[in-house]
Amino acid sequence: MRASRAHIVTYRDDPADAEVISHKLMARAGYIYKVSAGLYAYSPLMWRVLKKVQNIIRDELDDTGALEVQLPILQSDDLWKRSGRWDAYQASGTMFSTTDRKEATYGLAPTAEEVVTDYAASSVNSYKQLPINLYQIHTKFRDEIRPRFGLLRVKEFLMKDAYSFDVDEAGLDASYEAMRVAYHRIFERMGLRALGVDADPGDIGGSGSMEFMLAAETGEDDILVEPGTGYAANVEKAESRLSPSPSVGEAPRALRIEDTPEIRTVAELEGFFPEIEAARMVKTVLVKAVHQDEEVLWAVLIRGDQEINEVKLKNHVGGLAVQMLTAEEIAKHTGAQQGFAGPIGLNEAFSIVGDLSVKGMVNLLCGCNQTDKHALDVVPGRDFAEPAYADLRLARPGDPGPREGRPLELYRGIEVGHIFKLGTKYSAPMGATFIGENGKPQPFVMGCYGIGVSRVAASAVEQYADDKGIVWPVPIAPFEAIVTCLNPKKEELASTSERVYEALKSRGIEVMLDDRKMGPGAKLKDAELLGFPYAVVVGRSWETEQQLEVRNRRTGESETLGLDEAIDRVVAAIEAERPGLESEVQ
RNA sequence: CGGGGCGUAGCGCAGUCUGGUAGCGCACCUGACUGGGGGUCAGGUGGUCGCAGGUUCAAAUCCUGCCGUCCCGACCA
Repeated sequence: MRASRAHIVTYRDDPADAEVISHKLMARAGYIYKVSAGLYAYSPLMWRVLKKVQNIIRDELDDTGALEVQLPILQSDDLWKRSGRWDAYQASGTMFSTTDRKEATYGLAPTAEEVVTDYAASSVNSYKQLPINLYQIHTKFRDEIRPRFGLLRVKEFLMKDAYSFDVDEAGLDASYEAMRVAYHRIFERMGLRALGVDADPGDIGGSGSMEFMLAAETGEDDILVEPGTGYAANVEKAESRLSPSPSVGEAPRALRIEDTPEIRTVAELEGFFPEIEAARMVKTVLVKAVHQDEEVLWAVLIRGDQEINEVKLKNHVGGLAVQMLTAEEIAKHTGAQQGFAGPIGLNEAFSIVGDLSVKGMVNLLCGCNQTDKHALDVVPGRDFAEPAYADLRLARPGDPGPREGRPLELYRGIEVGHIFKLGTKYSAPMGATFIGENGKPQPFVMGCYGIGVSRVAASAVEQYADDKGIVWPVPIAPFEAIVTCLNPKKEELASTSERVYEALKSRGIEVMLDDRKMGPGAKLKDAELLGFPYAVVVGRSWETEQQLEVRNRRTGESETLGLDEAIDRVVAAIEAERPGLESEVQ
């Protein structure tokens, strides 16, 4: 490919709306063009990158026996109502929907569990056809609250989604494990550093899931890692050990109610009662679980020095969404102002759940639903009915880890893949069954497995870019090398560039020839901005001493070599890096 | 959904406060020179100033509404 014909358009300035490095560089280098918020056009070079990402995914999935299909994006609402997911996705607003001329309603697929389950139900009749894993690489749609960060969070994106169908849990475990291994191979082959972490399945549902994260400063997910133990989890899911409250095991004292004028928060209470530390207090958080046709009130008890994990809470109380009560609602339901709620004398409309951090506490301080008063030396089970307990606590960096108690470390990551054990969450309600060995119909035991193709490309930029521009790993670079002719007007340089270019092509290298009639500085800047892993520079050193310069974009190193040696060097380096960088990275 | 910023040429911006002929840099086109870090000179193309209404002799500029876009907020008992 000649650069003069490759539709290369680069800019000197960052776009005004870009925040993160991948967005700035991909826009400056002309890889992406924003059509409107959260919607991008991919340039020819960008599409080459995306095809390479796709092909690595295809290759590895095909190796596991998975089968590629193509499913409709436009999906009728009644299919989604059969799984029960229509209401959840409409409630959270994440699904685009539209109607046809007959007023029938359709959604634009954010994922395809319903469609693929429907297909499997009709085409798989016998256990003898199982297991099967169907995947596609296709456009997905999500009505993001705030599209941002270039390709990292958009309304329309490329995603690989795979769905496994097994006869039983053991089969699912095997399918899931095969995908887990394939995912690690996929990211390794792309030359990316990915970490598998325990995760919450979110709206997709199911019994277990693992996210694949690319470490990057701009990641939107917090990951907690217990060093040396192999424990890594999304903060939404992470667990930690907790030292017991100092009150555990004390002899109960008599309940008393004290005036605490205008003292509402734990911090204020610590100031007001200097002898009582936060670990002796209990916060009462009032929320409502929003269900389709009702709202359920919950009071959540947690130790004063701890915080609630909203994802764990939502999983516990159920419903489409969990919302904090407003000050008005608190006053209405508890009879007291905000800041004084507590389990004592609480309106019976509230269901009460306690975090495990509260279990065993005695002589604790909490609210008692009277404005400007708090209760002290409260004993659960004596002063209010002992609630059910659950793990609702947010694990924090520095907390002792769950495996060996080593302090948890915080990392930021970009979620590029997610695998789920769905079980029969979709197949059972949708009536998707096969005839088992016993001759009776039974629901598929399913798993699903996603990779954000366009997000992977942007994440790769995040992970490797430097102040000069993009640095593509060889396996997903749009071209593996560029031959830069610094002065195409000079016949000697032009013809030498052609020779190098043709030689590299014939050796199987994907190479671009920069034959553009621009100044040498601009060409060198462009090559760096665009991120080609290797550059062969043909310029003055060739004229004076028949030497070419070979540059490594990632290390910045350059070597001056004769023509044949330069070609051999580039070919050898690229062939060494094609399988991915993992041997060098970790 | 709430709060705030911004919409002027393909991109980045000034001009708006204080109304009076639409500007700068980059990019692009033509030519010449230049050719190892976005080079120089000369000439040129390109804008219903987001949209709609209003005030005025006169609106990019003032007023009203709408739209778009970006940022912040949605851990607190």
